[in-house]
Amino acid sequence: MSDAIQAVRGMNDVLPDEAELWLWFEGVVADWFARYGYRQVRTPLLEHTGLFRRAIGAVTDIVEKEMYTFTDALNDESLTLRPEATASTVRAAIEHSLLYDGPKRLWYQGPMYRHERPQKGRYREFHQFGAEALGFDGPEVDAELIVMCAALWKELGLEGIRLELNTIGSPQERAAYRADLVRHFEANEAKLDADARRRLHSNPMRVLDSKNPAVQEVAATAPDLMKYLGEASLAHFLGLQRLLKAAAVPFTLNPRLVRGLDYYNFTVFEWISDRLGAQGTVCGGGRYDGLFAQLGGKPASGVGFAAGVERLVALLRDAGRSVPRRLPDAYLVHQGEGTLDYAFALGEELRAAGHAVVLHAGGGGFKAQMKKADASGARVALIVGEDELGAGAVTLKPLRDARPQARVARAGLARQLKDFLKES
RNA sequence: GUGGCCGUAGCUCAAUGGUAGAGUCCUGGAUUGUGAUUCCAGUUGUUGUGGGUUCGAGUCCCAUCGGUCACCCCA
Repeated sequence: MSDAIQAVRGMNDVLPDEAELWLWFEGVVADWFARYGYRQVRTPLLEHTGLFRRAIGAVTDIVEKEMYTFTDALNDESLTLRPEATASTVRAAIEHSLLYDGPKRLWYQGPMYRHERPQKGRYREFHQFGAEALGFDGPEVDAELIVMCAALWKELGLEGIRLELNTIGSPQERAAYRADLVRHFEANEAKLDADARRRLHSNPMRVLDSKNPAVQEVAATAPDLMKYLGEASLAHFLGLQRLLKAAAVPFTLNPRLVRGLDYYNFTVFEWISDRLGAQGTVCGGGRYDGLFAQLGGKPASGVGFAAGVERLVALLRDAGRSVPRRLPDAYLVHQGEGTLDYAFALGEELRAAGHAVVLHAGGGGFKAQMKKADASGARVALIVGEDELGAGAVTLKPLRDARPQARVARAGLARQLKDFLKES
């Protein structure tokens, strides 16, 4: 064991028992997206480093210290494993002119990479699914994205996920606000911690959501962004709130909610569970109307969210959610000269007829094979010995009920098995 | 990246500085080709890894790797 290679830190293996839950979860998500008219895009895990620097922002934590960036030794290109998928989605939309005939609703799913210190709900390779509504200006898509999340939590049977909502205005409104905000923090600089001081000039709005009580005290008396919003921004925000109320989706306004990625404007929101410890944000998103232009495309608006699969799956498991495993219909036991070939062909016939059949492999006596048949969870054991081989038949032994075993002719076995399974 | 706690069989866990164990699982058996129950027998291991202290280390010390919790960050 000492020289066995381990998985890379912060990267997890999803083993069969848990993978079944993931598979079920992914099916629910795909179906849910389809019901809202979202279509899937699949973009590469690897992108040019510049994409994320331009989209997320060069002074954000993600870009500064969390990206898996390396130089491709074969051609000297700087490449990065995607830390999130909005940048890639917008890049693809620009590259393939996806909006040429109007706005688009898109979704994605897959692994993301951030080099952080692992802890529960935070891994270096983690999975997100997310939606991007591209080219829609009005608050109705903002509302749609939020309401559909609420519907998903309900469908998954998850409770206690609350919604926090804010607007961070347009870039112009934010610039005016930011100037006053910096003035306010500078006046109280003595009460700020080192982290807040560092951000004061690089990313002052992030100081607002500090967890440090002393910093929070200063943040509490900070200027109110709402007062800097113009008519259009306010109308958008109020329109969103009206639609959420109409849909009976409760929310809390959190004026200190900001996002860690630079491309957001107007609407920002987070879905938070208090059952996951410090990593409670299960889904986060917002509007990013400037991103297309920032990435060199024709200006277009965008709204989206990303949700963390590991965190949602953890909530599902905590809620005791398990999915029924598909067990084999039959386990093929074979012993004796020539029975393997017979059983092997029989298995293929039954699978072609739609049955789930496991052929015993790996040797072992008759008793051992019957034990495996039981452990497999199969409903019946199909026994092929030299007797059956000679008679062109198979013995069908029920494993889950008291019906007697019976010898049946090979021809028509698939139909008989089907009838047998139906009756129990 | 910073700090606290933890690391023993595939899994769940025992073992005062003095011979590493239990349950479960797995394998074989209880008369010829019949499972899940019961009974009997057997294998579980470089105590995460590498050093150190000691007559002697799973136990104490250091380093390292991994996990976990908080900070930070975010989904």
